[in-house]
Order: sequence, then C-alpha cells, then structure tokens
Amino acid sequence: MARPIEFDRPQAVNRALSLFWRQGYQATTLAELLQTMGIGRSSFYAAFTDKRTFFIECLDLWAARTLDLLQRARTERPPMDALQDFFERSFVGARGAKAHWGCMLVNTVLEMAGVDDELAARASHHMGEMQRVFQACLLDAGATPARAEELAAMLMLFNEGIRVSSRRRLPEAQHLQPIATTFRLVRRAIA
Amino acid sequence: MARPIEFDRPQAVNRALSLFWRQGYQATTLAELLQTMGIGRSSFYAAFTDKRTFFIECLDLWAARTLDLLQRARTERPPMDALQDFFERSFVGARGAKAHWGCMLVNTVLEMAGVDDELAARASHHMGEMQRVFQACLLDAGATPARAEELAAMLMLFNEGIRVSSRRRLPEAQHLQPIATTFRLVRRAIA
DNA sequence: GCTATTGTGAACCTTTCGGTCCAGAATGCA
DNA sequence: TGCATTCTGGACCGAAAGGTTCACAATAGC
Repeated sequence: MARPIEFDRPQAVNRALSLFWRQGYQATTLAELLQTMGIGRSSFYAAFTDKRTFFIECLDLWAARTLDLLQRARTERPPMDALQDFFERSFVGARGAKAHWGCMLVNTVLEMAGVDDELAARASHHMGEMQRVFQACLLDAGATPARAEELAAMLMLFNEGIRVSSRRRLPEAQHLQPIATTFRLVRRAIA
Repeated sequence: MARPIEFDRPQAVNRALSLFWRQGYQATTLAELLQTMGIGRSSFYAAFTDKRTFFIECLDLWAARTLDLLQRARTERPPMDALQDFFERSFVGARGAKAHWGCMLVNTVLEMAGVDDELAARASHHMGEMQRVFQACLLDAGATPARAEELAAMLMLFNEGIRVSSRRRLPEAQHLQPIATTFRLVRRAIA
C-alpha cells in the first residue's frame, strides 16, 4: 500500500453540503468547494467523480438525514407534536444561519426543473418519501387513512411554502404565526 | 435622426421573460436570449444595458401582470372565488406548459437568496404586494382585520407551496385536491 | 443625392467555468 | 534502505460565459 486518503471525507462532504444547500448547484463553483473542503482538485475528482455526481451524493445525504430526524422525533413525542416541531425548527434552526437555507430538496426542485430534470426528479422523489412519513404521523394521531392522505398532501404543500418563506428573511413572527394557524386547523380536522 | 429600432421590443421582452421564468436567471445564457428574441448582441446591450438589469425588468413585469390579473379577477367575482381561481389556475395554466413553470417570484427567491440578495429581496418585495391583495380579498369576504391578516399570511405560505409543487410534474389530482382542502378550511375560518 | 446620425451584426476580448494531467511526495513492505 | 504504490498540488486545457468594439448599413433632413 501507499499514501492513504489524507483528508477527512465525512467532514469534507459536510462542508460541501452546506455550500450546496445555501447557494444551490449552479452558483457553487468548484473553486469554492475545494477551498471549503480544504482539498485539491485532483483529490476531489479522485474521490467524487465530478461536480454533478458529488451534488447527488450531497442531496441524498441531506434527504436521508432529514428523514431520519423526522422518524426519530416520531418515536420520542406524540406524532402531531413531532410534526409541528419539525415545521417550527425549519425556521428557528438548530444553528442559527441554517434557518434561512430552506430545504435542499425544495431548492433543488426549483433551481433544476427545466434545466436538469434528472436532478429535479431525484429531489422530488425524496420529497415523496417525506410526505409518506407525514402520512404515517397523521395515522398515528388517529386520522382515518383517507383523511391522513389528504392532510399529508396539504402538509407537504405547506412544508414547501415554509421552506420558501424561510429564505425570504422576514421578521420571525411572520413565519411562526401561520404555522400555528395551520396546525390549529389540522388538529381540528383530525378530531 | 437615423435608423429606428427595428425589432418589436414588447414581443422580444415577452419571449425573454418566458425563458427566465422557465429556466431561472443563471441557467439562461445570453446566447439563448438573443436567439429567442431574434436580435443581435449589440442591439441587446443598447436596449437593455446588461443581463442582470434586463432580468429585473422582466421580473417586475411578471409581478405587475400577475398582480393585475388578481386585481381584475377581484372585480369580476366574489372575492373568495377570485382567490381560489387564482390558485387553481396556477396548475391548469391558461396555455398548457406554463402551468409547470411555477411563480417567477418564488423561483427567483429560491435561486438567488444567498447568491444575489438584491434580486431575491426584490422578488420577495413583490410577493409582499401580492399578500396585501390576498388580505384585501379576505376583508371583502367578511373576515375581521386581524383574521384577514392571519389568513393572508397562511395563504401566501400556501401559494409558495403550490408554486413549488407545480414544478414537480406530479399527477394533476395530487395538486388540485390540497387546494380544495385548504379553501374548505379557510372559508370555514371566515364564517 | 449627399451627409450626418444611429441601430445592427459579427468579430473579438477577458474571465471563469468544469475537468485533465503529471511530476513528485509520502507511505507499506521486503 | 530501497522499491512499488498511490494520493496530492498545481499547472494546464478547451469551452463557454458575459461584455465590448467597430465597420457597415439604413434612414431623415436638406
């Protein structure tokens, strides 16, 4: 054997993911990626094939993590609380700035639809998986199957809206109040 | 005097606007614009300064037209019907394909936030104007001022969601049903 | 019909993009 | 210690981006 990989792969991926999340695919240049990741060009191409392939890896990772977060919350609290928390966290954001980055899936759908439909479709597919978890939460909360499906579709629409809104940098009150309004209506529709 | 402008300015702007609407700012190249508009490079720069300035002109035009459409509908039907029509039209789309282009304001916010904040803020500002019209419709429909403000914020969130969803190319039923669900809830909240 | 004026097309420029290549450095093993 | 292996930094590349320049062409006024 010879020289092993010298950079911290997961850390480098994490840093790059943040860039893609914040700026999107097109606006993120290779030079920025390399600087953020702290590696050279050839190391990048040796490890990740190319920019587009690497973006897909980041996208899938983001989706897996978000899905996992939602699933875990579902085991720790009442299902509707887990859902509402998930939505509110989209604004407050665990670590400040990320609150304004929206949802990488939504960002990707809007940026790439009509430009690179394969990327857009992949992001859209992950959103479908999220919607299924919404539906499962609503079922747990006692909704009928038909009602759970209907409300899950509505919540996904709402999720998309929230993720757009969170990129607008409005006063925080303008964000949280509509969530409260919506969940009040949804909870009532289940009961 | 000498040679007057030889191309049809409004027509050229319309064609370019469609490109920007569908593909966004970054993915639309100058070469594509020129070909679609049917003019040469120097004519473009003479008439529109540069790509970014021209994009702003298109963005403002899109916003003005959409606002006008909504305002006009408000004078022709009951206010809640005008609103619901506006939302449903976002999917059905007067002329087919445009239904999948979403909302140029939403698209711009998501593409440019964190990349060109001035463009994102301008799009966001126009969305604020739309929200004020939503609010006026709700007032006309008999909501109290406080309730109208609350529901308008919720509808704007919904609008954002719908415009994202419309770019996902899902089966049409998956679109229209959540709108019906939502408006059922909103109408009940007013009464 | 001549001339001053001004819009136009095409060639050109600079920068930056994503991607390739290669010499050399750092390791594991004999 | 020396050799084979393989990862790395940086120079390099062609393509394409947005933007500029300029000679020419078409008009209006005389």
